[in-house]
Amino acid sequence: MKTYCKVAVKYPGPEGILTYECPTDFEVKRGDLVEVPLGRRKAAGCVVATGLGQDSVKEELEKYKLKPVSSKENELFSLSENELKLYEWMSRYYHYNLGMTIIECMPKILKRPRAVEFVEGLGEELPHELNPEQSLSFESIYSNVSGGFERFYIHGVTGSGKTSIYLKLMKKVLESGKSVLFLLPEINLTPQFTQTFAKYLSCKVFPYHSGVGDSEKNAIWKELKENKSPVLVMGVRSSVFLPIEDLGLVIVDEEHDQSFKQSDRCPYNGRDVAIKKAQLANAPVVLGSATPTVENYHSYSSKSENYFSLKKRAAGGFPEVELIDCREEKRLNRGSFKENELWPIHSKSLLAIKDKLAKGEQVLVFVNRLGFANYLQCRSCGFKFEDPNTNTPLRYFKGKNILKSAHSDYEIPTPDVCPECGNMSLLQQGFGTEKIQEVLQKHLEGYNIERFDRDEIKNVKQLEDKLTRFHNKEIDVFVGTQMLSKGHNFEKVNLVLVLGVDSIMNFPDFRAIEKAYQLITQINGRAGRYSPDAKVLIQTLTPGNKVFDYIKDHSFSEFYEDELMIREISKFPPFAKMAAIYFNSRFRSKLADNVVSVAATLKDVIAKNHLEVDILGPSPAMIEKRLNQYTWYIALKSHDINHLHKVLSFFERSYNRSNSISYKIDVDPYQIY
DNA sequence: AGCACGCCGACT
DNA sequence: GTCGGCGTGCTC
Repeated sequence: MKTYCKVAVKYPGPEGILTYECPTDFEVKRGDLVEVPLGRRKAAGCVVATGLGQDSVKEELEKYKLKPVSSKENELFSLSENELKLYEWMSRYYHYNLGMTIIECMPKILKRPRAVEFVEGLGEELPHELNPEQSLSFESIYSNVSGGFERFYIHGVTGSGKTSIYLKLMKKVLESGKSVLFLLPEINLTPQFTQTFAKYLSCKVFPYHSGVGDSEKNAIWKELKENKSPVLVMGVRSSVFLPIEDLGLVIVDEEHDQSFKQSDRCPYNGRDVAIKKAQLANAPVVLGSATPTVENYHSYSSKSENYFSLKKRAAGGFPEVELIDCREEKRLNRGSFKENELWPIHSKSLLAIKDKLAKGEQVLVFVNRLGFANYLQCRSCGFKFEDPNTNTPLRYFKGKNILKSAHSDYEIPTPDVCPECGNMSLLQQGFGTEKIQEVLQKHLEGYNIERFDRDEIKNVKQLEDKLTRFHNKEIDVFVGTQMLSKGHNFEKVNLVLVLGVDSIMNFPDFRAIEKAYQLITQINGRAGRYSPDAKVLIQTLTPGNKVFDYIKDHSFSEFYEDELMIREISKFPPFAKMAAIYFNSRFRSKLADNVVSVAATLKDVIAKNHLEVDILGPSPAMIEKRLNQYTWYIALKSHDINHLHKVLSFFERSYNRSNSISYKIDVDPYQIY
């Protein structure tokens, strides 16, 4: 008597689950990774149901000639019930085919494992007692730590010592014989954390990030499966897919960070998957940040017994925030062809920098962009240099003397004349780190000004080198991008200058103000932990914006209440769930027609059955064309998540897949392109 | 997504 | 004549 099984296969059907005959010469069970024949090739898959009788696969038997499963991977790599359930949840939630979700998200299994890199914890005594604020959070979470799934939030200002709480929690959980998963947004931050944690915890610590090779991942997997003592896995978003047995605690640090969201392939948010993982493992989860997402602030702060706010720095005070109104200088410069040679630095900013440097202190300058100028424009005919692939402006890099696209790898040497009219005079518009470095270098003779951005720092080693040189005072001023705002502590810095926040706040995105708030607050956190007269200077054309007041007064709950009010009125998250459907095609008009008709169908269905859902678009993506592919999108928004999912499911069922148009669904988009 | 089939233009 | 471009169709 033949039996049948269901296999989630790596192929892009909307369901992605196909029926196969159970093999005769080996057993398959739910969770096994297998290879199955699919058309004329073999495809990877995962068994999701087995032992089915003929009657339960009648339809499939009539329609297809069911083939048997070909082979099975080493049983060591089979998915546990909880792992499989996590993928099944992701597949439903993100509307992404189960087989693809599993095969794309699971660590790659290479045949030959390599020795595992882990750090053996030293298990030293924790250095100091927690202060009363920290203690309260710790005790409250700890008293619930063995009570199964529960969600906690530590909203602690930068420098409030969240890490000490994490550390003590982890220590206790590990001592009770359970393992811990610690997620953090970026690889940059792992070395420091790994060192600190390994010093005080007495277990194996596994760092896990993109720098870990596939064969090492294989070994880590094995180690986790075979090793029976508790471990700490600390890693980036993809570490939620590691098979950690006996999980007793999940921590997501810097919860607000956009790096938790994967944009390519299955667009999941590692933070939210981690919460689901904790729920399936029946373990508590702790989120932490100095600048929570508005969504999580809303959902956690209303449940006060699980929300802890640390308002004091463990040591030192806060820097004073001062706005520099640039409207006056802007007026003065207008109409004059000769640009102010200090532009875009305000004279007050320069004075402040000089003052600090004279005292032997160091200074940070934050700029939101790379390069020397955002684009070049012909002074005579107005021609702008663009990337032919994406029609976006090319950024000017003076040092390399090139024009480079931010959205493709297109780059050209900087031309001397305008290709349209032959005029020799090309105007530089906007500024980036390179420009700021040059202007400062001109005005700060004898001081060393270096950049701290993706252009200068391409790997962990370069990062560490730069930081070491800064800490050794070989560098006086750091001009950097977002990289500067993340996690590092600069002891001798008592002045931070922030440029370009206006363009972040003016970005057409409902999260623009939230992003600006998070960025400035994080930057503030880099300075003044060790001095009473630390300052943050913000150059802006809109000093009246309320977000600055909230930052100045450290009144974070007021910021969130205000922002929440706006979100409620305009029906954006957390008062609505969002999803975007992106459509891609090489043929623009075909794409537009198709998307317009899809939108009409969806509008119809919404009008009939799902009035709770709003539809936005269709419209071309912000970068409509890239690499000969056009993108249009439809966005959906609803206060009722079930209706949103129903509309998405309807779309998946009813959409006529045409060969020249592909689509991709993004649930909880961070940014709609 | 792969992979094969099949139909057109442009090469030795 | 055949190589290779990519449009089309199918996969338990």
